[in-house]
Amino acid sequence: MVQKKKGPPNGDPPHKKEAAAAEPKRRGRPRAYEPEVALGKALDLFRTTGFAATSLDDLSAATGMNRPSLYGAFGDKRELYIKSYQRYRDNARALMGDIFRNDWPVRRQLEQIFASALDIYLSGEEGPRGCFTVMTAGSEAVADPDIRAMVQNALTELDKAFGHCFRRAKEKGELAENADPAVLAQLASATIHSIAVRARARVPRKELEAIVAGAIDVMLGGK
Amino acid sequence: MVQKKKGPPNGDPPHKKEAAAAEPKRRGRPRAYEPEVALGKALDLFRTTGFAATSLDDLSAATGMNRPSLYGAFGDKRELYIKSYQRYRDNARALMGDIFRNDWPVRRQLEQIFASALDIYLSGEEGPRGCFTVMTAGSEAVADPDIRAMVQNALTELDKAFGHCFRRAKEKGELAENADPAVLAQLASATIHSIAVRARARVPRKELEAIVAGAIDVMLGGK
DNA sequence: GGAATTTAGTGCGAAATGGTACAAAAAAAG
DNA sequence: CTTTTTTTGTACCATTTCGCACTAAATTCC
Repeated sequence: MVQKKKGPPNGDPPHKKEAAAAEPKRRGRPRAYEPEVALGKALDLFRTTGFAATSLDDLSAATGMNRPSLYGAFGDKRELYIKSYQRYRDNARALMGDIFRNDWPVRRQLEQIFASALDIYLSGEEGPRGCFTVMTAGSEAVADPDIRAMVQNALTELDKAFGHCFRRAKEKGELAENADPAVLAQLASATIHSIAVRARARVPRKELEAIVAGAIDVMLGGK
Repeated sequence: MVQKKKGPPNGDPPHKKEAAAAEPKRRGRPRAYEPEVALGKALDLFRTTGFAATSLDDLSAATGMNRPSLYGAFGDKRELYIKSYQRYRDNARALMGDIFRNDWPVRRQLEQIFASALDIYLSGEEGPRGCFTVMTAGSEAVADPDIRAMVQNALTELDKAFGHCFRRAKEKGELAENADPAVLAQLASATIHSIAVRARARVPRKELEAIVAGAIDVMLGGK
C-alpha cells in the first residue's frame, strides 16, 4: 500500500529546486539535529581521536544526538566513521579542485595547495589533527578492506591531481626539459604526507612552511 | 642479610662478560618468558593494531604472558606501548646508523636506507604495517605529550641523519653547487613518510621502489 | 628439608563499550 | 480529536576491558 502513496495535487512538483533545504514537510516528529552539522562534528572527533579511541558516548556528546538517534541516522560506528571519511575527502577534493582549476603558474598553484593543506592539518581546538587519510584511516586500512580501498583511492587521486598540474606546467614551459611530471607529483604528494605527519606532532607552522618552500624550489628546479 | 651475600669461591666472578645473558642466578621461580622476546611480540602487535585497538588480552596471547605477568614486567598498557616504541626506535636507529656509518657514495647510501625502510614497513604476517612513528604513535601524539615528544624526536633525528649524509656528500662534491643539504634531507624524510603511508595501504613494493628511485634522482639532480 | 623469594595462573570486580528495546513526545493526516 | 508516523530519550543488556588480589608453583639459600 505504499506503492503509489497518493499523487499530491498541490504544491511541490518533483522538480522545483530539488537540492535546496526545501523539505517537503516530513511526517513525524521533527529531527532535533541537522545531519550535515552532526556529521561534521563526528568527523572532527574521529580526526582527533581515531576510530577505536572514539566511543559512541563521545560521538553522542559531540553531535548532540543520543546513541539511538546516531544509529538511526548513520548506522553503526564503522558506518559513521566511513561516512565521516567520505565527507572529509569530499571537502578536500572540492578545495583542491578549486585551486587546480585556475590557470595560474605552477608555483602559485603549489603554494596555494600546500597552504590549504596546512590550514586543514593545523586546525583543531585541542591541537592540530593532521590528515584523516594519513593518520586515522591509514591505521584502520590494515584491518578493513573497505577503508583501505578508500585510502588507496585518496592516495592515487592526490598523485593524479599533482601529475595533471605538473604535466600542464611542462607543456607551458614552466618546467625543465628533463623534468618528469609523474615523479614530481609523487614528491609533491610526499611533501603533503610529511607535513601531515609533522603537523600532528605539533611542529609549528613556520617550520612546515619552510619545508614546503624548500620542496617547491627543488621541484621547480630553482625556477 | 643480603648485603655481603657470600663470596662464591667458585664460578661467576662479578665481572665476567657482564652484559651477556649470564644471569647471576635469580632467586625465586624462574620466568617462563624472555623479556626481550616478549617485548618484540608486543611491538609487533602494537604496530598492526595501534594503541587503543590492542587489548591486554591480545597482548597476553601474543607474548604468551598472562596479564599479571605483563603488568609486573612492563607496567600498564601505556608503559608497555612506550617501551615498545622505544624498542622500535632503537632498532631503526641502529639500522640507519650502520648504513650511514659506511663511506659509500650518497646514492648508494640512500638506496640502502630506503630499502631497509621498505623491509621494515612491508613486513608483517597480516599485511604490511608501515612505520610506528608515522602511523600509531602519530595518532597518539595528539593526546599524549610523552608520546608526542618521542615522535618529535624521531622526526628530527631522521632529518638530522639525512642532513648529515647530504652535507658530507656535498663536501665530497657529489651534489650540485647550489644544493641545500637541509632541504634535501627534508625531502628524503618526506619520501620515507610517504612510503610508510603507502605501504600501510598495501601499495605493492614495486611501486614504492619506483617512487624511491624517482625521488633519489631528483634529489641528486640526475647525477 | 624448611624458609625465603620470585614468578605463574586463576579469577574477580568495577567500569566502559556497542548496540537495542521500549515508551514518551511531537508533528502531519484524516 | 484520533490515528499514523517519525524521532527522542531513558534504560537496559551482553560483552569487553583494565587492573589487581590472591593462591599455587618453582627455585635458591640456609
